[in-house]
This record gives sequence, structure tokens and C-alpha cells, in this order.
Amino acid sequence: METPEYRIRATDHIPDMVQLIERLQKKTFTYESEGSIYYRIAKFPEYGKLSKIDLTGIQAGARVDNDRYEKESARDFALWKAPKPGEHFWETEIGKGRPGWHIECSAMAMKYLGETLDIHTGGIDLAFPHHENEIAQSEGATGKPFVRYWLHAEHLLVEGEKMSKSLGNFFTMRDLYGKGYKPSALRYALASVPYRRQLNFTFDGLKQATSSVERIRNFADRLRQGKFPAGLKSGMKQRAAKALNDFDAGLADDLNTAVALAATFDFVREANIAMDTGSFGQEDVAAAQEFLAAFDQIFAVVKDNDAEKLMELGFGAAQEQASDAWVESRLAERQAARRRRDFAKSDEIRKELADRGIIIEDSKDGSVRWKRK
RNA sequence: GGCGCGGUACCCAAGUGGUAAGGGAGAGGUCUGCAAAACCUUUACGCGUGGGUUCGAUUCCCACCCGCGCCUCCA
Repeated sequence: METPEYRIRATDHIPDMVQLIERLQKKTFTYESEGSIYYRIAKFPEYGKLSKIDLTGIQAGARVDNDRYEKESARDFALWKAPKPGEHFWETEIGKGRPGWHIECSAMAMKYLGETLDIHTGGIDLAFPHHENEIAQSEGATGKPFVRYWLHAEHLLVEGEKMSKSLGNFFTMRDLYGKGYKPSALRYALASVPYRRQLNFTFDGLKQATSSVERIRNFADRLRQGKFPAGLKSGMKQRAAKALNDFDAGLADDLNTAVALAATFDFVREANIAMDTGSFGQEDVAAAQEFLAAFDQIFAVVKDNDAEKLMELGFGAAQEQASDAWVESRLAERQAARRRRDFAKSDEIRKELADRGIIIEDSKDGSVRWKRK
């Protein structure tokens, strides 16, 4: 996730909203009623094209009995609301009041991104009426398509139930990290299910994500620390190219992350086999790492910044990290013990390291890889 | 009630009119002093249920069941 270029507030953009409403007024998309300004949906025949809603059954005034305002049609929505007693309001060219819900999005999006956006995302619950109204406002004012592609994300479930305040089944990142789950595992768990699927968030799923991330990280470590023969004709470069191609194809198909991950794991397995059989050459390392870099640009789990992220949120500071130098010295001692076949001592040191969160892996060539849990 | 999304192995999940990707977990095995990692084998004659179309359906059509969202306010 990259930091956005702009972080903006609706309250800093009241003039932009007012200007947009004025544009709509000039084109007679609006009418006033009791100090509020409404959007006249009858003037925008394409209304409903996004959510495929059919307005023919909706009658004017059908559901407006307890509506305080007079509207021409039940579906018309407020662009600008007359002030209510005791409520904050702005003094503007179009009168006193405050903006309607939808206008801020149209005004701000077009200000920073232009009159036609490439991609507009949001939760599926916003498709109607919010996004539908954004379209009506924006296209009414500009006469141009507002958005090329809409991406609507499904809602998630928690342990098979819908997430709700009354059920109390929602978690903050802080909750999850407090339970020992890593930021990378959470990112993976959320990203591994395609966005249009209803993701069922479970702790079991988080554990599975943790294991999957470890599998990929183990591969990255092996790539970084392993010794491979030079001058081999392995074909791994072509394999990496195919993996990258499949990975991209998956994402290009409506962000099918499941397919992209399958391509990734296929490659990891093939490369591991090549390593096990000695047919993975030194020249292949770069190609494999390039693939992982491309993968990580999307999933951001290989590069381990978990400790850093946790620190930012106030976790982990209390726990003293074992220093690299200390780990190396303990490993040297263990290797010495192993050479004299003193396995009791060797295992004792391994246990000592494990207690400090250091996992070690012996390899055939006598070298030892280690990582922090 | 209307509109929409979904129901695939123990769990997560891809997918197609022609016989079920990938990950996790379990079991067995290879490697190892032992581990770990990695690799191999194994776990859906089956893809919510019942009909239909077809040479053939998980994939198309119809009906039904279940889960979720929107259809009112607020954002």
C-alpha cells in the first residue's frame, strides 16, 4: 500500500462543491425547495445505469410522508441542505446550509483526478445510491463519463457471521497484533481472496495466511543465502518469465489474486525442486528475485517490515531483540559442537536460540541459515 | 416482495460445456545425528438440492433451500 498523494477534507472544499452545484443549476438539473437544493433525477435519463435499478416502479412522493422537505420525486436527493436549528452551516453564494452527502465526492474527485476517473472503488453497499448519485451529479455537470471502471468490494464476514457492532465481532488491527498476528499475515489474508468475494475472516484463516507467507519468505531466504553452481543451463529464467506472465494475467483479469498466487506458488515449488536437485544455477537467482520483487509490489509480504509496523503501533518495543552478533557467536559455538558430534550441546544451543525467537536451518553444504520468527 | 452477489475437499479458494488450479491442515515417506526447511505420496467419480437441455454439465436453463448486500435515515 502506497501513501496517497493527497489527503483531503471535505470541509476544505466547500467552494468546490458550491461551484459544482452552480454548474448544475445553470443546466437546470436542480430545483430549490424550502431553502434546500435538490437534484432533479428526471433530467438525467441514464440514472440507475450503474446499479441497474429500475425507477419505473417508484412513484413521486411514495415514501416521503415523514420527509421534512418537499421533493418533486422520491428519488431526488439533496445537493445542498438548508440549515437546521443549532447545526453548523456555511454562508455561500447558493445560500446558507451544508452540503449533501454525495456532492463532496464528485467535487473533490474531479478537482484532483479530472472530470473522468479511470477507477473508482468502494464497498458494494455504496453502489446505490451514493455512486449512482455521484454519476448523476458529475455527468450532469460535465457531460462526460465520470468513471471508466467501478470496483465494488464485497463485505466480509467474521467467523461466518456478518460483522456488526451488536454482535461485537469486529477487530481492530491493534487487537489482532495484540494477539500475536503479524501485519504481513493480515495483508495476505485480506488480499488473497479476490475483492468481489465475500471474504470470511477467521483466526484460522489468519494462521493459514501466516504459514503461506512463511513459505514464500523461506524461499526468498533460500534464494538470498543459498549457494548455487555457476554455468548451468537450467531453464529457470524461462520459468520465471512464465510465472510473471501468469501472475500478471491473473491480476489483469479483474484482480484475480487467487490466480496470481497460484502462479507464484507454482514457481516457488518448481524453483525449490530445481534447488533440491542441483539444477538451479547462480544465474537463476536474479530472475527469481525479479519475480519475487514483482510479486511483492502487489502483496508486500516478502520484505519483512512486520517489526517496524508493530513498533509504530506501540508493540514489540518491550521485547529485546537478539543481536545479529550474538546469534552468530552462538551459531559458531553450535557448529563447533556439531563437528565434535556433541549433539546434546548442539541441541541445547538450538533451544536457546529458539527461546529468543531464532529459527535455524542446517543445510547439506554445512552452512546454517537462520531467521527471526 | 424487487434487484444483486455467493454456496467447490477438514479449512481458505481458482475454474471451465469434455471430465476438478493453488495455499493451509492431517497422514505416510525422502533428506537430516535429530530437527527445521524442501521435496514426494495421500485426502471431492465430486462442485447447495431437485428437475431439464446436451453425445457429455460443476460449468447452460428452470424451480427450490441456505448465507450476505442494497432497496429508509445518516455517512
